[in-house]
Amino acid sequence: MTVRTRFAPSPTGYLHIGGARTALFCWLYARRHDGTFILRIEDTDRERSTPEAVQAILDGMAWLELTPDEGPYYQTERFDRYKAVVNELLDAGHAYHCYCTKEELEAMRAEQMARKEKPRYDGRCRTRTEPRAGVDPVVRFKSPQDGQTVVDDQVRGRVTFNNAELDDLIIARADGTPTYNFTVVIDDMDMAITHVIRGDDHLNNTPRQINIFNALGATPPVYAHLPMILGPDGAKLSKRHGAVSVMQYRDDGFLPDAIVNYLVRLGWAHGDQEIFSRDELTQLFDLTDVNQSASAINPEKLLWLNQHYIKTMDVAEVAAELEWHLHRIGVKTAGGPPLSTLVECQRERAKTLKQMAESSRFFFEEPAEYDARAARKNLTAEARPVLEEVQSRLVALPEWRAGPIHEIVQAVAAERDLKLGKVAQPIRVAVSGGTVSPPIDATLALLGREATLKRLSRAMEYCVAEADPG
RNA sequence: GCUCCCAUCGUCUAGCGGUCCAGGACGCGGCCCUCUCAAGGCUGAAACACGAGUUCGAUUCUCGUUGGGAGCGCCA
Repeated sequence: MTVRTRFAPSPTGYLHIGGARTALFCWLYARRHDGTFILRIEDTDRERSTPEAVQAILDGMAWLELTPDEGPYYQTERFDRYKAVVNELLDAGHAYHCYCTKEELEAMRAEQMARKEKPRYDGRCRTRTEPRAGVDPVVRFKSPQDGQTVVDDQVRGRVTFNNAELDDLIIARADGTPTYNFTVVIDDMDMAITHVIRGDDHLNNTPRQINIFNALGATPPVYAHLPMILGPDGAKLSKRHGAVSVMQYRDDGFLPDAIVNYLVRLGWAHGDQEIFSRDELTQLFDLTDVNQSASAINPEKLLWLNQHYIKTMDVAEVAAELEWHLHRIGVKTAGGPPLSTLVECQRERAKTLKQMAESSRFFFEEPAEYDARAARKNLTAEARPVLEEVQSRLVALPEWRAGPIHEIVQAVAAERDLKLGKVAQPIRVAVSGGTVSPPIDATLALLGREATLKRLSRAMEYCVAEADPG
């Protein structure tokens, strides 16, 4: 039997980090077993589902390269099928019409709470034979009242529920539309899902779903419930700290491979290994290695992983990403240094592509002004003759390459009995506007002779102005 | 309130009765390297929630306590 997994989000918002992790595990499990990964959009709640949210989910999955093999299927396109099964259940006596009003149900719950009982429907309409005037009935599933239902969960182990805890859930609303716990079962059955991998929050729904499978004479799939992902502070994920769209991570300069690698290590481990390629993951991933406790997001570790991928990925690929980010912050890359060379210089000093783009801006645009502290410290009267000397030698340099440039900087320092920093830092501030850049020889080589000489001149003028203000 | 789940360094985790005075990673401290910032190398501090069992022996098994979380909708 071939493995079939599904990711079944409801399109009420963007794809957040928790959903992405669920999708990733479903995808990995399918890949690992040469199975099929299915995307199903659970949009039965027409009030809250939006086409924008569907698109956001599709975009997020595409960015992370979690491509479904089938789907997306939409539950709203399957209403006829659900209706037919509701009728089957009704005919077979596994479901019944319930004429209780919302007020009635509320009162029932309130009473039960007052008695410190678990609120649940008491089944009073099971025996009702006559319709009640003026009330559109819902359809309830006749849940077994005694015995136990066992969920043999792949990550949780055997979890046993007393059927007495389960009440008769509504499977079709008064307007005839089906509800979640019912549509999930029909879809998982029709789509021949073999493994349901989903968030922990569904564990309590599982026995109900199994009972519906049983009533339908179908075999339930294997279940695996994943632990929750918490915010960095250990509290539930919320918009304030991390329940952001995965697309936000792209905008912030993260690489999809870094996100995937980070996410897979939340709740899953393979010995001491931290870095996994996608190929490795599809070879190694297994449900038995998924752990059972919730885990908090650690932004520092994500940053570290992101930098790791920036440092080790193919230069051309990183360059393409960098270009996207440069354009995004308004930098025109035409006429600037080659992006791949730039990446080689910058990749060890950027945790995100966004940072890299920002710290690379000066290669494309002359800095509007110097960083005040950097200029005060480095563009001094003493620095002026040094810059002058460097410039005159650079003008005469036959080959504009890092090696010869390095020799000049070193020679000037040696001749004037200065530490290298006393020469390199003023140059750095002159060309970059600040105190941080790749090694000075590489920086100048990349920047080009024309821009370098121009910026050195400007800096020398600045030195004079500062030395003799007014 | 009821039902279910969870519990190793600050965080992510390894550990599947002796190999553990508990290993790795991020972060943090120190040292080295160094033209800046990084990267890199070396190194340090840092955890088995608590209490009973079971056992010759528990981080590992059982029960309880405490602490977290989820569910209990005509939401999904």
